[in-house]
Amino acid sequence: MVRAVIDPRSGVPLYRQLAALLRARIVDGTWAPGHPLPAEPDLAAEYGLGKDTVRDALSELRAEGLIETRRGHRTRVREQVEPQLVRLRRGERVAARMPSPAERAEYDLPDGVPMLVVGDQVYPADRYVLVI
Amino acid sequence: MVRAVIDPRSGVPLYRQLAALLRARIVDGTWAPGHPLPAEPDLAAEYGLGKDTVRDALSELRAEGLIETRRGHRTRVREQVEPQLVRLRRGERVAARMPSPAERAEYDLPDGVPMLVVGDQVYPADRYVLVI
DNA sequence: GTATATTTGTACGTATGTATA
DNA sequence: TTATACATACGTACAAATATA
Repeated sequence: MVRAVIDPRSGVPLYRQLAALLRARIVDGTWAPGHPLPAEPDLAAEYGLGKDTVRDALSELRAEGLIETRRGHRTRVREQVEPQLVRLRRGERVAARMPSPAERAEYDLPDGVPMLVVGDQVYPADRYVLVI
Repeated sequence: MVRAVIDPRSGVPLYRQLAALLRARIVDGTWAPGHPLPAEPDLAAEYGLGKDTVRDALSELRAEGLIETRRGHRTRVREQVEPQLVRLRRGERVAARMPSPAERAEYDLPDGVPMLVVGDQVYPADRYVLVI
């Protein structure tokens, strides 16, 4: 019996169904950080989907910060780095937002990485944690 | 003399050039929060671009948290809400990351809104600021 | 209240470019 | 050099949600 992992009649967009399948393998550890995902044409062939549908699924995972895609490279599960601690002082306020293009270039940030904002200072959230 | 705002020979992807044009109008206040952007077909016609190129540009601005798109509605500059203050306690650590699909559904979050993480607690960054 | 038009979303296709292996 | 992989950019068609006449 073939298990239909992607169901066109479910009402859920195909790219979201594919994203859910891939996300599950990342969050449950089947694909550890650094592990390569199947190439886009392979995913399209395996699930009988068009190229754009596969790319939409990967785009969603990239925006969630789960994967990293680079031209010429295989798509991989994003690696985690040991966060650097930054001590906060009394009265300071902490916000978070997505980086501007200038900040993304300055810190070489992939998609899906927010910035921690403390006053005038900004810290890429993939490498900093604030402590009181 | 016509000023060529989008230059196919510049080497910069067309969708990024369009995103930069639209972003400039948002960050300089020409288009205030809540202001509608031109409809996608209008942007395509105005700049002589294909539909996908326009959508790629809007997707980038959406991921930055600058705009909000909804089917059937006009795309608009994202509204800001007065942030609610949450007081931190000594020893607590603050991180930020993108929300999971479950968190996005729970808080009805648009694209481009990170989560502030304090221990087991999570706070949508578009409506919370942490204070020491 | 219904029908129509508008608007964004989904899904497919093709071709070519750029970076890397 | 050649092949592989992701990126950009064009096209089409239809679906779904909303706004308008």
